[in-house]
Amino acid sequence: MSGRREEILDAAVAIADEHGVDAVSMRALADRVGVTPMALYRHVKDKAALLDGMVGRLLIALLPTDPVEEHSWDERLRALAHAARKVTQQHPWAAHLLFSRPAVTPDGLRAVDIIYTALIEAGVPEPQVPRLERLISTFVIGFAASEASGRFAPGAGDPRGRRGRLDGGELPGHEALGPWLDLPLDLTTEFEADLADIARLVEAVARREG
Amino acid sequence: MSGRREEILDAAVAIADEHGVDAVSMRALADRVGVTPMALYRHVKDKAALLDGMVGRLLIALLPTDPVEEHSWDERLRALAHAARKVTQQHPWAAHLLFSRPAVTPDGLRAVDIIYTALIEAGVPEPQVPRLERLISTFVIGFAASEASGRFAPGAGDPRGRRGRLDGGELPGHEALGPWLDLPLDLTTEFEADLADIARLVEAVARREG
DNA sequence: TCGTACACGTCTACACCGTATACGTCTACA
DNA sequence: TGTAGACGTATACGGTGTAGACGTGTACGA
Repeated sequence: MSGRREEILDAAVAIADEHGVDAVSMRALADRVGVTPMALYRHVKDKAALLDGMVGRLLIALLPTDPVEEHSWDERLRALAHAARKVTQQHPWAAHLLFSRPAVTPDGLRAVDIIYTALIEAGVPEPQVPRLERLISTFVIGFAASEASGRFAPGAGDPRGRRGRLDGGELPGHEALGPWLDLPLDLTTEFEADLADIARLVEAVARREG
Repeated sequence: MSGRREEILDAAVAIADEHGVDAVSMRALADRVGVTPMALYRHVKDKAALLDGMVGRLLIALLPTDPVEEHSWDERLRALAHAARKVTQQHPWAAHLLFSRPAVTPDGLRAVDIIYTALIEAGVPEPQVPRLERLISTFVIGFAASEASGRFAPGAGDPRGRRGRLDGGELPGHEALGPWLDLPLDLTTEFEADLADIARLVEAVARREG
């Protein structure tokens, strides 16, 4: 009822945004809220629940603000996907938590429902809808998490460095692709292309027996 | 050179398998190896590097054992995907680490190369290959991580519970799907269906301008 | 008006964590 | 024989999450 819990969660989110999620300790959070560490336990079961709650606060941003009916199903899907990516860009620490904490909050459920209705409208046979929802959300969260945690980062996966280290015919694929691996990658347009491909995948499923 | 480091990493993996990754502390690991905690630092830079090394040990299992040439590109892709899922089923704690620790180890690179060559063979235009590699690996790792950390688990996302809690027209998608949401889900066949859809996606890209 | 719940916060304490620093010891090789 | 390096130990510091016992205010029914 009281907004005290939300106040605490938002303070925790602020700490994570400013100093990384590792800086969110019960002591640091208590300091920020102006209270003793143990006082936090009145509002949050334990540290794991605190992290859950923090993610929950972010899920609010996933939901569309304008009425849904005005857009086509693939526009709604794209909007949701971009909203998810935006959240993890603004709160990179949250990306991998999205995997462990399923969408059980009301806001999370509403996001899932957006995908369900979009897929139904696209003509996907109903038995296939839950599977495709999982496929799509898995990819979107995975992309966001990869981006946020540096799996795509040039520094980490730098192609130049990669091929330098080991290849003497050992990595024929890398060798064949040569220059294409050195291109700087624009993750926004890549994300767009991926979403377009997935939309086509949805249409193909709908066509198969729709 | 010495196998001491591998011995330590394997001990750490064993602890994680038995008691969860949180149980892998420098002290517990040292105990297991029969040594003082600080001795570990001769073989491992710090705890983060220890986790990296543990993941590295697991990546070995991703590579195919039998010669590659005998299988078609989509069979090779499927084999790799299944190997990845198997690893995270046997070592659930490792799933989300795959996102943060990019494939910079030799074994990781070889796995990426398998995808590259498969896509080239499928007829994907070369500029598109790296993008599709990321799309595929992102989905596969995402699926594995979701499964391993319970995002798909009935307990957490139980549809019955979900719909019970909030819907009064609030979740039209859930309502429309009704019974389909109550089906027990077989993640193995779902994974198969997903991979088949993605293979079709690859073929579509190859067809577009191949 | 009093009594009593109850929400909220504090204080103290414990067991555990990663790791910096300094010190031994054993082996190999010039 | 001396010396360098690999390997392990001992001690210590500052941090962590949280259990348990204890206060304090405010609201409400008798």
